[in-house]
Amino acid sequence: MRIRVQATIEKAFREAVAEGVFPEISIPASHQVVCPRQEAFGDFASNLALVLASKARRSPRELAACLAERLDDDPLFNRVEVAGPGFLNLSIAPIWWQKNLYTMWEAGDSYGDSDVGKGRRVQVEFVSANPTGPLHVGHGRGAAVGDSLARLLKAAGFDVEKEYYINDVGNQMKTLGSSVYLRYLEHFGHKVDFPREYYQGDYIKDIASDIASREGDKYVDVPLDLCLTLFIDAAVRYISHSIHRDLQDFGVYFDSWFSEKVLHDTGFLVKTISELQARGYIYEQDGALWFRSSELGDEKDRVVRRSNGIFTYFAADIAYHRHKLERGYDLLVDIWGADHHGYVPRVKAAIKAQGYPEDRLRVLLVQLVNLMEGGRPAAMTTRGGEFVTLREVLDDVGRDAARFMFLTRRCDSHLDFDLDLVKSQTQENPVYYVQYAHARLSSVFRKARDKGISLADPGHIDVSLLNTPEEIRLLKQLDLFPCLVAESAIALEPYRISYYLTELAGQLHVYYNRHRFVSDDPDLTQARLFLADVTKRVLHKGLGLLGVSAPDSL
RNA sequence: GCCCCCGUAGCUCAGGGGAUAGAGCACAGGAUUCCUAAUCCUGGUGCCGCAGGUUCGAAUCCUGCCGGGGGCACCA
Repeated sequence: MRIRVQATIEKAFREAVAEGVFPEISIPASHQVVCPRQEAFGDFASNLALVLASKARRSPRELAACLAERLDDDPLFNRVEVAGPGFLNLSIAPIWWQKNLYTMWEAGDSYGDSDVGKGRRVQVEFVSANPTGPLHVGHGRGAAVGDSLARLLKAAGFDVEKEYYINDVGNQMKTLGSSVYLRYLEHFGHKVDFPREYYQGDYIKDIASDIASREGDKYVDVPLDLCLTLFIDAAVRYISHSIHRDLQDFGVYFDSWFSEKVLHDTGFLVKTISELQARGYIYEQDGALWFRSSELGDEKDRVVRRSNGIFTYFAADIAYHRHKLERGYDLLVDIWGADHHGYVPRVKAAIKAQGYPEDRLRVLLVQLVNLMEGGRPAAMTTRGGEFVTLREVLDDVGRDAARFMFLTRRCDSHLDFDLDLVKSQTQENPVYYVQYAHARLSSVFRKARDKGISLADPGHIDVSLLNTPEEIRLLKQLDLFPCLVAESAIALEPYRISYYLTELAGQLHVYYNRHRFVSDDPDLTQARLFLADVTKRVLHKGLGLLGVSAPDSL
């Protein structure tokens, strides 16, 4: 509707120019049609007169008055006013909102979908937690954001793939294997000195006793360097399995799992680095290989191969991103923890060095979750041993509440996740507010069916009966949905959906308390059930974009 | 020291050039013969961190400062 209003205003302006009423000036990009904060200002407000005033050398109010006169006759509007410094405030005639319901209904389950993505291929890479421990709450936030974003992009007409990058190479793997080995020795009664920098969590002991029960004590007398690989493999297998299970229970699925090890084993990493070297982006100094990232926007050059001959994690990342680029995506989205922000310029440098525009990659930094327990921050490091896992949160509050919670904030703001609050007051959680709205509407239809009433063919429904302020407000909110989905997708901001849904649910609750859907008036009942049907569908669709269920009863 | 994010109501946060800055929570009171009271209604709060600048207009953009968080390895 907003787009239609904007087009109508701009058409009126061009006509006025053609008739010589206004001097010949083009409409600036700063022309905006917005929904004003206050209802008294109408449904839409245009700043066209304000942004034209200086060029037209006329007062904004005078320009606005001229435009208002022309728009007044348009049947789309029932009120056009000049207000404040020169705003054009416009009220849509109710019939347009009401008739809109047919369009929404016809769109069915695809209402909200659009083709702004034009089928462009997008890859969203997220979670990508190292297989050295269970997923914690912070990973949960990344998982919720990434998965919801993928759903949004899909609805907006992008061709989306989700990928998980597994860092299964490097020192951390040695540390992991060694940690398990020591716990294995402990299992058989050996006294060991367990270093502080090793993985402290109890899951290490679980893996060790798992190996012990399967293989017995045959590795007790084998030196670590001879059996390290075995311990690493067992640990990675065990942990990966638990990560898969956690994500599955969280409702998050990936199209592909990409192993860093593959980049090393296939020689792709070496090939990538040597090609960069041939093109002058890599040089040798102090026995190490350096990437000239400082010439590509990073603050300094970065080591890709240490003087001991081992490639850095960053080298693998260069190769990984090249691999992604060569797979032909139009856009790469990486979702990282905000503690990796210093990494953005060097990865962008790697993108540029390989001849791609840097905006081919967009990095979403998800701020860490401040986990609160008993009014105190709770520790959350994998090595510290004391951390709250995603599993624990899932068991405590459930998938829906957890996902919604993670998506109620912009991802670059810190999120306080108060375990006590979430555990003890689950009914205060906003997710139930939205789900309840959906359940209430389901209940309305159950009740109607009990009375032998079913929704008639829309062609026989008189939508003009939907004329209370609450109904018009609902119709307006429903109208916003497709635009919101498209804009949130392009901005990569899934949290906007949760705000919208809370607002829509609120309007439904207000309406529900003031009016009855099912009444003695058959025509009115039909019209209201029609509204209920579309509202229910938008709630369902919106919750689906967040990966949250829409129950028929609570 | 340098870089990134944040600073808005008692708390958690929306709003990110536009008119009188909003919501939830918390607090107090009220609403159900009738579609689910996990709901609704009523009640009041703000130097929008500070100081400059940009302009018709700044919570919003720019600069500096203050405060909080995070990051600055030949670690991963």
